[in-house]
Amino acid sequence: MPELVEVEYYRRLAEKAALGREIAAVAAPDLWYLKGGLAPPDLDVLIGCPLVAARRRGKLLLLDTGGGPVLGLRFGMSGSLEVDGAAGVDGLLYTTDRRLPGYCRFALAFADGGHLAVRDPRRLGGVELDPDADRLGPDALTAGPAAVAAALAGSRAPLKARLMDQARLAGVGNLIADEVLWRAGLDPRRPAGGLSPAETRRLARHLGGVLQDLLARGGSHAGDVLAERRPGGSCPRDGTPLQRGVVGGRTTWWCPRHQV
DNA sequence: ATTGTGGCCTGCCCGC
DNA sequence: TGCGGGCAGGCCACAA
Repeated sequence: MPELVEVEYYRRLAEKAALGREIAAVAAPDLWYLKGGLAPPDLDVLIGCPLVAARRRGKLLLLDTGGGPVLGLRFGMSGSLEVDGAAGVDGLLYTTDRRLPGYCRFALAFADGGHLAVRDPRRLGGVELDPDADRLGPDALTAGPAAVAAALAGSRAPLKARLMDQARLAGVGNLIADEVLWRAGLDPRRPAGGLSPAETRRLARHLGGVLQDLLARGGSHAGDVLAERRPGGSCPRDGTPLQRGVVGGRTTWWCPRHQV
């Protein structure tokens, strides 16, 4: 599913293939997909505007237009971005590989004849104009130890829940959270504010390491622990059977031996 | 304010 | 063989 890593690939695709192109038409075949009170006629303001920048904050993709609003794209767990029919990511988890025309939830047609499209079988993503990106915390990819410490400070919520709180730290989803905590050797159920300074630094270091690794390896599905994230799976580090539970409302797998 | 829960949505997979 | 239920999770509304 798209977490920060996949959305970063989408951003790079848009940056490489869509910038400078003028929007000639907007297709919004799924009204459910329009968020923030957006209605199809509102999208007409995009027509005639070029795309001038592709930014990302957490899992939110922001496409700047010249003279028009910012186009905000969210991908839920099954959304993907395509430019001129080429997908930004292949092989998303928890969705289908089929690419039916009906999965197209939103599209820009460019004046040069090409197009940018959002495909989302499960319809959990959405499109917004001028989204309030400041509702999100600092981006996890560039968050240093101080930012991680600030995101956790004073909280009695489970560590994992706080890591995935997009208002505190933007971009970490369920799979990345499990991978980071596994590498850092931290129990996901621990109170977020209860980490020692050394543990917080370790967590921040592994957060950066995991994101860099996953970007290099091709996606959030490429974590070390992911292959064992299944019934009967065992810890890749010490062989202990992984424990499964629900933490922060999400299915969570962790090593009961070295994650303490 | 903080934290927890349930629902949205669809496709897949299991067991009957 | 078909069918129903459970599950996946990003995000939001709502409750305590």
